[in-house]
Amino acid sequence: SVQLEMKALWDEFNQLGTEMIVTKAGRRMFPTFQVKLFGMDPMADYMLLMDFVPVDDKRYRYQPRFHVVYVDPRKDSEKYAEENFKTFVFEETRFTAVTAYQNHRITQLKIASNPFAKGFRDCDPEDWPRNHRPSALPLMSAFARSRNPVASPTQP
Amino acid sequence: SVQLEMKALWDEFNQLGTEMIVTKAGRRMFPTFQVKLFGMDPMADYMLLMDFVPVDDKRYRYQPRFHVVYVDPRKDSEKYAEENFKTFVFEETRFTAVTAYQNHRITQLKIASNPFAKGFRDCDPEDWPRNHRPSALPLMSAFARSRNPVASPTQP
DNA sequence: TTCTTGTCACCTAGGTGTTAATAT
DNA sequence: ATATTAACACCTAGGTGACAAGAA
Repeated sequence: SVQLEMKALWDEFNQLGTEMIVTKAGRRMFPTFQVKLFGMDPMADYMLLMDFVPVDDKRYRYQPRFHVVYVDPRKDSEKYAEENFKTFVFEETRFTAVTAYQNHRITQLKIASNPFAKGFRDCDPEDWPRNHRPSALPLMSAFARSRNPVASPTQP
Repeated sequence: SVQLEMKALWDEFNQLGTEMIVTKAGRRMFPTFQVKLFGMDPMADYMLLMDFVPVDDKRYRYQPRFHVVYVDPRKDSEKYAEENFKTFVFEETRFTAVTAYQNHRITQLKIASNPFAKGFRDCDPEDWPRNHRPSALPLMSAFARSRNPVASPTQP
């Protein structure tokens, strides 16, 4: 099973209609798509893949997907291709690709929650986070820094 | 075969007796140990390892080593362990581990050649590099940025 | 109009030697 | 004495949205 990190933040963006800036040179997503995996075989090899599929027939509305492929050691592994992978879709991570923000509330939420946009905040440092759990952002930073994140138990 | 990157800079440090600062939290080396590999089998798997061995019976004088291990697909690969790896030692990369620099000329060469120490340079920007090939440092930066450096022919 | 691009000030994040304080 | 540590100013490197200019 796979658990989405920063789900509360993704939910908050998704309620407003998440937008992601796209540029010619490429640009990071925010929030970042990060997950924890559970129930892996410590002795097995896996391949982790991501892709983006259209949400509907409108343009520029990509749904991220996450794929876990078990590397089957058997010689006739091609036969089991269909059962050796699992796809996970978190609908709260869907977004519209834009070259400039369309919804001002999205802009404000990005500024409020992305540390790199701190320069555009106008509230007192103490005021923030308002509707966020205080530990959310430090946790995210720690997660981004750690190369081997420690899996903690999923909360029900 | 393996070719040491920034060999000219390593040589310059080695002539003075290279020193590397060690700290409790860990600290980067400078120059950085970077190599290009030649003659690999594109279809094979390899494991790349580094270790540090004492240069002599004096303390704190580590010689870096670089190991290339061919991942033998045969089931009895243990039998061929001795012939499936190659060790490369570049003597110009040996150094003394210190908690504070002992040789002031080493300090000055670090300041002159490490971009992160630019704040301690006292010469005109135009004066530098003095005894360095002009292209050396930009090349190093580009090398550090590139995740798949393009192998260029070894010059004799 | 509408969409896209490039530049900018303002940040985060972290790699330098210096220096003064503290161990040993 | 000598060796080590911690705080610091000064950098590199690069991720933000704002804004003005340009393209479609």
